[in-house]
Amino acid sequence: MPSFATSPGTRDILAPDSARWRRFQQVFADVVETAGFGHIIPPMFEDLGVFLRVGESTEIVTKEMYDFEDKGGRRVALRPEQTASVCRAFVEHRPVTPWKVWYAGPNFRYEKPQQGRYRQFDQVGVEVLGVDDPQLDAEVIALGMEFYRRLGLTKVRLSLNSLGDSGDRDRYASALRTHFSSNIDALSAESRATLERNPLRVLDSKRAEDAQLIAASPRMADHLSPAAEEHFLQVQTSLRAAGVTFHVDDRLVRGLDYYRRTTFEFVSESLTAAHTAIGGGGRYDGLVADLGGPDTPGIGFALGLDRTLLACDAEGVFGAPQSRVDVFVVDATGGSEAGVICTELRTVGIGADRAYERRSMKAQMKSADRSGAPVCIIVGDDERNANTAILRTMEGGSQHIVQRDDLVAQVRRALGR
RNA sequence: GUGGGCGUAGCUCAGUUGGCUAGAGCGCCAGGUUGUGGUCCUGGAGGUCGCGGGUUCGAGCCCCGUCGUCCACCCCA
Repeated sequence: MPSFATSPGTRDILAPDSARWRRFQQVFADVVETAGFGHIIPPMFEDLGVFLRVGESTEIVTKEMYDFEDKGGRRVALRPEQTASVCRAFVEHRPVTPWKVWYAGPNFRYEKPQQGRYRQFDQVGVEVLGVDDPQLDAEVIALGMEFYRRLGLTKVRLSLNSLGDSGDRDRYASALRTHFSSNIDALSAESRATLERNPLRVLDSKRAEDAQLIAASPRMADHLSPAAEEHFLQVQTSLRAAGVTFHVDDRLVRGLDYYRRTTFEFVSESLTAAHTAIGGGGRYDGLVADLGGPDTPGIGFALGLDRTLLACDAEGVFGAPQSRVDVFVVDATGGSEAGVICTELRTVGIGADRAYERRSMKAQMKSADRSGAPVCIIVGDDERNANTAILRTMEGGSQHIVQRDDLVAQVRRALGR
């Protein structure tokens, strides 16, 4: 029994999965940097106040924050998401707008772990600050869809909605409160609790007993100001122009309090578990101001790495790449030859590995086989004395003797380089 | 935070109504093959049966607690 294991909701990502993660982030970086986004690496913990702006009605803030007092008496928290950090960075550095950034990294929420939900979970995302153009909304959304396409995912649906500006949102919230309150008996106990915190989120209830009341509830579309409605329509127009298919879901309410106007969610149709939302985002026009900056519009999205990979598994795409060395060196003379040869090969960029502890040739050959190297080099006393080496092609098992001086060149040839 | 399933070898799992020294497959190590992997054969190492208590002549099995894990709810990515 090991004395220690990972804490609940955390885990080690081992090879080859770790290589898959790395590639995932690399593909994302390629997509968004091509679109002019710069990389930002915010700290993993910040002043607690930064994250309180995410929303006092959300459990992310009220119950799930990893917050603590540091040795200097500062109240800090591990970031539960990165949008607030990006906005704080914007206020701190005042970059020229539009400020387009992307990020990748872990976030922390104290939740009960389950499928696709961890206490430390990775997201990739983008944020754009300082632009109020609906064409940008469409471009950001299209970027997300393009990323999924690059992964090979085909069954990702885009849900779109507008929550209106903050006045609209507040009026809609009170209309919902009135609606649900006057039919409180028909509402599930859980949804009654949700109603207290945030009426919008009642629309998210998946409980069957709530379905009827939700269907009869007021529509967001009826509460949009003319300006917000115009913005929403232009977003849709731009999306169509970009060839992005979507469907308007006016029951789509996002979890965080700061969302205004455009909201969207990427839903995998290949996932059957509860967590079909593999990414989401929207506008958060008041957030920068909330953090003490100038009135600045913002929009962005975050994609869950685990869930997206789950969707990849379900669609059978973007598998874990197998990593292997090019050459495995078998040394029957004691091991020092293997050391020299490996160094020679690695110096010129050829991946090489070897065995240790003077293991038998048979054991070394097994290791060579396991390493996946297409080529192996064998050196015994005879070869060493004759200044030669054996070059063996693992698949098929043909081999021939080469001059020691010519070894690297011969390996290159065998590898087809 | 609520509810349910499951914790036996590195991994996947058997283990009967409680009853010999707790098993299999895969993996690992060694030998068969005194210089050669993948197939095959033989052997070996590896377990405080998650942990703590209880019931019993006797507990992997039953009871209580606890921790972990998985799933669902909640919440959300």
